[in-house]
Amino acid sequence: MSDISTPEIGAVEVAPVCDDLHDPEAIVAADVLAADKAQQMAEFFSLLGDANRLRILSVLAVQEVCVGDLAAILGMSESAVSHQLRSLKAVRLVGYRKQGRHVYYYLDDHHVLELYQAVADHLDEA
Amino acid sequence: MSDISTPEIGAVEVAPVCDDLHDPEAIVAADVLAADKAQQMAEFFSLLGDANRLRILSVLAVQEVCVGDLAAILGMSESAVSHQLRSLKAVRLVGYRKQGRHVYYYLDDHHVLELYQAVADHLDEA
DNA sequence: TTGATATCTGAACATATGTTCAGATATACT
DNA sequence: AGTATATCTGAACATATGTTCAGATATCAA
Repeated sequence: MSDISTPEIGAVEVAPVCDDLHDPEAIVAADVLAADKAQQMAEFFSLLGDANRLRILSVLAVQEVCVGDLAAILGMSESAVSHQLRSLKAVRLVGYRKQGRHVYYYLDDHHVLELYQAVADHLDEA
Repeated sequence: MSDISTPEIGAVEVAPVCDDLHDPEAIVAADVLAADKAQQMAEFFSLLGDANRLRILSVLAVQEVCVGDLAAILGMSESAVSHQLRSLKAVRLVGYRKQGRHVYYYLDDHHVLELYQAVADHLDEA
């Protein structure tokens, strides 16, 4: 994690290992996902990388539900649900609406349903 | 994690908290993502939930590359790259081809590029 | 065969993650 | 006011994860 500032150039000069067998890495290096963008994307994917969060989203995809009901439906503790909702809220995947002592959460980014469905289908194929 | 066998029914009977305010959870419960399917999907998303793995995929999306070159391009140790490639290989996201002492890895599941691009675009919007 | 190169492997380590628990906050009801 | 309900919060805990390190394996070259 020391000198990734210009990984493309550095990498090519330091280790031209397979140059005689294949195209120089320079061609590939230009297209390497930038470290910071990679980190952002990874954090997003990681958010979908938990079974309980996915199940929460699957419920909210149908209709808005309050915390207690979510916990009951999913068989999770209310605290665990609350913690996960906070993560989902932080990246605007869900939103909430207060009504009395209840807090109703809803799916705020329907874009994720495409990813959700794509992976669901993908796993059904194989 | 004790009685999730029939979470839909159980949940509804145990905690009919918001019934007077909203539709019974039964409506939603029928659509809840099954725990095992959720776990499968979560494991898949988790695989994309690491910056270095995403960067590896971004390179292999362009052309096949051997382990040492990947390490050089990404500024990772060869061991770390090898470990990650094993994970990616386990779910058939990448494949490999041996040539002499080199092992060339290639993207085996071009389906993921759609997810990759979708999230990349999604982050650019916001 | 000997030595160098390329990759893999598993244990050890540090960090990240998700849940539980106890308690805080906020709202509703009487 | 006091009590119950609904949700949130942060510390503690156990587990998962990714990297490093040392060494094993395999192939090539001399």
